[in-house]
Amino acid sequence: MTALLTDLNPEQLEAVTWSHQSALVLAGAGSGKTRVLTTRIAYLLQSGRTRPQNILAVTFTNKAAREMVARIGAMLPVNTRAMWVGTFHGLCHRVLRAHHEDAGLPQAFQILDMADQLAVIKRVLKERSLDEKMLPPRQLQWFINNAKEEGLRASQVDVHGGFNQTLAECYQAYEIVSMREGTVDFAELLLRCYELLSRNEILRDHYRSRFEHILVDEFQDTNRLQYKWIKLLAGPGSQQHAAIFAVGDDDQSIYAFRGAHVGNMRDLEKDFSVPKIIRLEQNYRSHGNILDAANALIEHNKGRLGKNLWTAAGKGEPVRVYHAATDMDETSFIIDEIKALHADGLALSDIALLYRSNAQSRVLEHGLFNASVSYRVYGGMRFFDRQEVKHALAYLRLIALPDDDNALLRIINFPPRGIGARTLEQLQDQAAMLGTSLWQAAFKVYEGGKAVATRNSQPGRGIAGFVSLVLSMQQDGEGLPLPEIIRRVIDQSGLAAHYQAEREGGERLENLKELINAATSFVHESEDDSLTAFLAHASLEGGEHQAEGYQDAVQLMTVHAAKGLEFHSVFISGLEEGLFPHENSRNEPDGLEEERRLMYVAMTRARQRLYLSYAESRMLHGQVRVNIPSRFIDEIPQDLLKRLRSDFSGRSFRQGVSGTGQTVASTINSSQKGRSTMAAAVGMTSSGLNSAGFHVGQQVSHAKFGTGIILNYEGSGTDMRIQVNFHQAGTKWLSLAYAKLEPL
DNA sequence: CAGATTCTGCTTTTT
DNA sequence: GCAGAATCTG
Repeated sequence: MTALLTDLNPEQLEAVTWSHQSALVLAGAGSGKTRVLTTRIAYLLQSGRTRPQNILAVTFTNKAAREMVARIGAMLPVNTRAMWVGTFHGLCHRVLRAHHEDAGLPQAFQILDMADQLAVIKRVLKERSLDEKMLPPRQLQWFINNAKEEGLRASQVDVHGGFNQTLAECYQAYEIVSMREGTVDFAELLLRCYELLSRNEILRDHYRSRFEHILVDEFQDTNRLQYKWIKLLAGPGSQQHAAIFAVGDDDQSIYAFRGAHVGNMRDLEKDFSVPKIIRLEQNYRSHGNILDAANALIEHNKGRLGKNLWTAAGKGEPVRVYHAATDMDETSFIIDEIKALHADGLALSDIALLYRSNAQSRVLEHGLFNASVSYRVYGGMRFFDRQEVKHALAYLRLIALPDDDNALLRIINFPPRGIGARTLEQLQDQAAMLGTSLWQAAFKVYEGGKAVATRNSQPGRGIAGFVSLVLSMQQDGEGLPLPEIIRRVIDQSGLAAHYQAEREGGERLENLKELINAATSFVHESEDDSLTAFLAHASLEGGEHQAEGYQDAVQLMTVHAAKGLEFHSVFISGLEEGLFPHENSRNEPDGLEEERRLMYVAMTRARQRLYLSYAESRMLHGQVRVNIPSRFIDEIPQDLLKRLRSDFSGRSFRQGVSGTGQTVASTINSSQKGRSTMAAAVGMTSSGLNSAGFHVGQQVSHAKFGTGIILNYEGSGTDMRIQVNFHQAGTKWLSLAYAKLEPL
């Protein structure tokens, strides 16, 4: 016991040994959050306060769940299998599988990922002949998921105004389709489970008496439905109620755009009568200057629960700020610094290159590639999202549940077997008339075809060919081990032959083989080795980017993807108004504050060295854009910063980079040559507006909108319009003839 | 019906 | 600048 608790600081110890009912732990970045969570569980078990089967621990990612189990297992010789540790979705799925009948679902119900869901939505819109221009499928998807995350069914959505009416009707239609096809989207997993438990008292009591302790990781990221779900399971105020142990950080809430509700922290305090918030403020990761800078930045947000990170380590190096002429200039600066750091013995994998949006990675990748610096980009296409893998999975889904129209539509004509738009339309009409799934309708065609040999009855082609293919797959697979089923499906479907014939098909074939391997390891590791279980695994846990063998490489990722990670040196690039903070955040309530939290998360990833950089002009969407530095740089106390700048303007502000010393500065100098041409190119762009007395990149002021910077122009003479990025009012197009603009 | 070509429109994302 | 969708041609 004592061994478990040594080395904890007083606040961590208080959290781990908390003896009141429920607890809310405000855990700052790098404050040992995961350690507290896992040690808490180990403490509860070792002291005999509870047993593994009475513990429920919820996370957001499978990775976090696995890590938690592994760490507890390393601390205690305990049966971790008896604990319920998983993601919200994984746990809800588990409940729904166990009680699918009570939940009104078929035994082999299938899970739709975001892409699958979008495909269903597009079908619903088409069926209702709604123009995709009038009602973008993504908007309807957003509407449905939002409603579900608020716990609302189509009939419960507050409808005011005609447009909402249409959306609600489509939501209703989508629900009917999902029911008929036996499919469940991500939000539905949660809502279904919530409804099941609130309606079914016996089940609810069963789970309530089972789980004595419910621990929640990343609590600031929970949405309203997830909170309601926790509350329902915990049952505060009821006879048997669980103790909640929630760990989170309101300053690191960066997922409001997908429904996360930070207000849940305050609600938890109230609903579970939490006597006080435990604050973990000692940071074990970063040096003082980095923390001071991050603290100062986040101070600009209102309504925080409040917290100030501190460290026992020294101040360390200043935060470096690089002012670049162009995105190319920014890139070469970053690469030079990386090379210097690496030359000084730092592993490339301990360097992170962060950006606000994925589009920014291209220039960086290009530069790194040309400089032969190995790098790894996070967040690309995931294995189970690959076209060929999805195709194979679609065949497998039809074996498990042929009524899944979505799966059927994906592969009814892939590889091509002569079923075109025309035939498909007829089939869809048929299905609509009979009120059945497409599979049922196709089966009728097949039966009819058997009786009367029809024209398009070449073996293996047409509807009949497709139906007999799926039927034989269903029959042949009976009783075979899962990897063998998959191997046969890839072969018999014609996918293997199709990709074999394709020039670029080699990699796809490899991925299909990899799918068989994935099934083989799944069968070894999972208790349930059924096809249905594997398909659920592919939807819920297949998203993880597998570690493609360790190699020393610079880590490239978005700021969102960097959450929870740490590196010796961190570069945050593209710190420009419009990019970071992103211009779209202006229209959203509290959008700017979320951007600031994002910046806070980015900064607190760095242990020893932090670089911030911005460029005066950058290529975006195939157009050169001129930007002003991000306000976030101004929000950091200037004495914590060390300003660096390239010599593009003829003035050299650089006096060499301190810290690791000479190498860095000299590398910069040698690579700066040849960049002045770039600066000249920008200058030429700027001359474009000279006839009107203004130029791109110039600071101007407007009576109503305040000050800003000229981004772009179009037209000429009296028709000339110019685009100005105003510091306060955002980006606007103004007619030069009417707008009274003053040069600054 | 299938492959080739033009057109459009762009945050962040795990489950 | 690039990917996915819509549209065109053999």
